[in-house]
Amino acid sequence: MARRPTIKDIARRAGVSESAVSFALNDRPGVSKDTRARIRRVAEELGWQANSAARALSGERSGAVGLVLARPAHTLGVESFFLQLVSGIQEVLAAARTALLFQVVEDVDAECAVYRRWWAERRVDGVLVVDPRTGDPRPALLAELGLPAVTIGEPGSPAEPVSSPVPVPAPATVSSVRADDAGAMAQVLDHLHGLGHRRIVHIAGLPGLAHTVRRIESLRAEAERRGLGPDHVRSVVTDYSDAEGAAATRRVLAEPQAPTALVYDNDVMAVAGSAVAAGLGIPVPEQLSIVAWDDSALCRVTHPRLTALVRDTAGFGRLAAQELLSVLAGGPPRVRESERPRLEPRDSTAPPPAHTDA
Amino acid sequence: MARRPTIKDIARRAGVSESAVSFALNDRPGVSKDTRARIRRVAEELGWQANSAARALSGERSGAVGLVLARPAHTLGVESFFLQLVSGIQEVLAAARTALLFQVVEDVDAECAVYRRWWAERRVDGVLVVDPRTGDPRPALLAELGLPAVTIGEPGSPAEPVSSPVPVPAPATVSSVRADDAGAMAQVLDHLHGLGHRRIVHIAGLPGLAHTVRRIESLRAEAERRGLGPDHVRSVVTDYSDAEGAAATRRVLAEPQAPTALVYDNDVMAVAGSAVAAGLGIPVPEQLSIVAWDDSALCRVTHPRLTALVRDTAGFGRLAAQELLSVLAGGPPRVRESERPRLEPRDSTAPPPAHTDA
DNA sequence: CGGCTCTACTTATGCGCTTCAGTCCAGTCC
DNA sequence: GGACTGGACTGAAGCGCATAAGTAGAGCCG
Repeated sequence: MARRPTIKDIARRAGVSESAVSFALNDRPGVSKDTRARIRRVAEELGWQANSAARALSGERSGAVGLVLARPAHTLGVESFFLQLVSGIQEVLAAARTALLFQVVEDVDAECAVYRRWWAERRVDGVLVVDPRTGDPRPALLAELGLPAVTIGEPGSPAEPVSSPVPVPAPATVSSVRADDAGAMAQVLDHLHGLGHRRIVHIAGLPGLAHTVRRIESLRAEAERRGLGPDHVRSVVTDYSDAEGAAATRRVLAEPQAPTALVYDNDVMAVAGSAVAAGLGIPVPEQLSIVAWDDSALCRVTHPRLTALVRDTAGFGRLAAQELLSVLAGGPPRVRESERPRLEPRDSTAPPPAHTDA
Repeated sequence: MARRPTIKDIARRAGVSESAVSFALNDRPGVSKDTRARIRRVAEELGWQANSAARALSGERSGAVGLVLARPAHTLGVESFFLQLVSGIQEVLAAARTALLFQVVEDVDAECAVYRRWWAERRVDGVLVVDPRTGDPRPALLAELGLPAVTIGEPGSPAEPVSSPVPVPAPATVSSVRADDAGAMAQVLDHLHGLGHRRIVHIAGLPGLAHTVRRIESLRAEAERRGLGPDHVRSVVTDYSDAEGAAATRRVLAEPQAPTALVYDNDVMAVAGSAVAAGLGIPVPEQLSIVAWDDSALCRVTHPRLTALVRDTAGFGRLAAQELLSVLAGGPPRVRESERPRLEPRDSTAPPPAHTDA
């Protein structure tokens, strides 16, 4: 239970004033090269680390950023996306000696409350915002608070509901890193259409999330480019859970003109859907092709292994953290694009059965 | 970008001194009831929140606790245990207005470095330690630093390698919450033995983790109580990944006296194992029974649905957080027991094939 | 009524750091 | 050689809060 050394201790041992120590340790001018080196050495010997509270109090940054995850408890877990993302984020933050405050809450209102509190308590220098939504109140709040932020995923339209056919880009008050959902969807459709599929259903995630809307949009556009209307290609929304994924699968497979291919917005639903098909005696991929958006161990352990859209989720996190650090360093808000996802064909996709009409 | 109010602002508006405000807002004696109420009201109006840095600096707690997860990046994800745990932890911490610092690192050495840094920087008041290990250096380090801690899961033997047949309980320098691994294992064995299984293999997790050792021990003891020796019932260790789970499954199923039941230490391996069996044409549960330790959506989406050991993971997290808060409040270190897990029989367990010998 | 205690405050100090305003001294220039 | 400059450093103030020490006034007692 040793006492933590302070700059006063260093100053005494190095025979200089406290301010000289502060200058030396913060790479500020005002100390000679020799003195700086000596002070550094003493600090090293003493194992000194700046007291984060004192640093934060004297106007400096707090050296921490925040991340809040707004999800009802029962939908937590399973999905691998999140921990991978955080792991990437940490890699970058740790290198910059920045801590991550993490909080799980039930909904977006609670999330906003957390931002307010963090801001008032001066706990964080900035935040990473996940799961951008349509009509998202968070960017406006963060702008109002002046809390630097990076949204992970491109924000949807801000205040008003989407109405104009031309999507209005959100004002760039906050930075964001975006995934190329359109390009990814094009890849998926290339694959399935190339195999001969014409009736495709996209089992999407939560309709409130911006990327869900974007994927649905992209699917429609890509389908149209290939002459496929909403009677052939469409999306249905779910809450991302295995239960709703299974239910949606059961529903669309029971329709008279059942699809020959299903695209799931996450790995859990894809696995659940594949189990439903197995239960109904529909062989995959002979009668039904399945694509999972986001790869994970899950897609590889099921039988058959699922064709999946692989993205470098940790890399996405790294990019977001870098961008936040850049904003904290005074950089301008901007939109950065992550690497394009790659479709990994496995055993769950094949040409549709021959008798299917086009 | 409003300025954050300070107690000085409150003092001015309430017509009292700053210390009166401090007394009033911290439930300290020294202000009359009326004044206290007035100060409170003003603080409310101004939306005041204590600046966490200032509070931490003046000797008070920092109002944050830490949690570090030491896992190589590629084993992250999928498993639902962790996020559930954190979600439970948060519930309790949020109510106590305590923030959670979260960090992911590669190994235990890095984890120790994080503790040292957090301590030196005075960033956290205490920490939650996950994945207790055999020969764990962390409790000793935390005791040395005087950093209050709660281990999630009972710590294994501390410094020396396990050698004495009588397990020496770790010195209670830190609190811990424990899961009843022995009781759970007894339940699993009751179930399988009751169905008639005599050859059982436990596909365990990382051998370095204390609970892995404890589960292996319990299995052996429970088997012996039923007259089953190591030729009938045994454990093999893995790294928890789907890959090693699958490999271990393939290996034990290829043996001349193949087991009729497999118990997996997590859900991912159980699903992977179940896929291996399917691939080998071994019907589950007719030829092979499978039990997963820890339930999740995974166990319910596969076909057949997996019999699993259900625990209230979020509850476990809540308990740990409560215990940490109690230690921070000056409570004595102690060991608290979480609720006994419950075995949920599903479709993956059944009596072994008739021709099997006993 | 002087001295005591108790309540309800105020004043002052300090936590560890950053930073602004000086101080001191060597060097430079006309 | 006096005025000026700039580098190296010191002193002191202040961030927002907690708290020990001090004070003023009311109440009580012998």
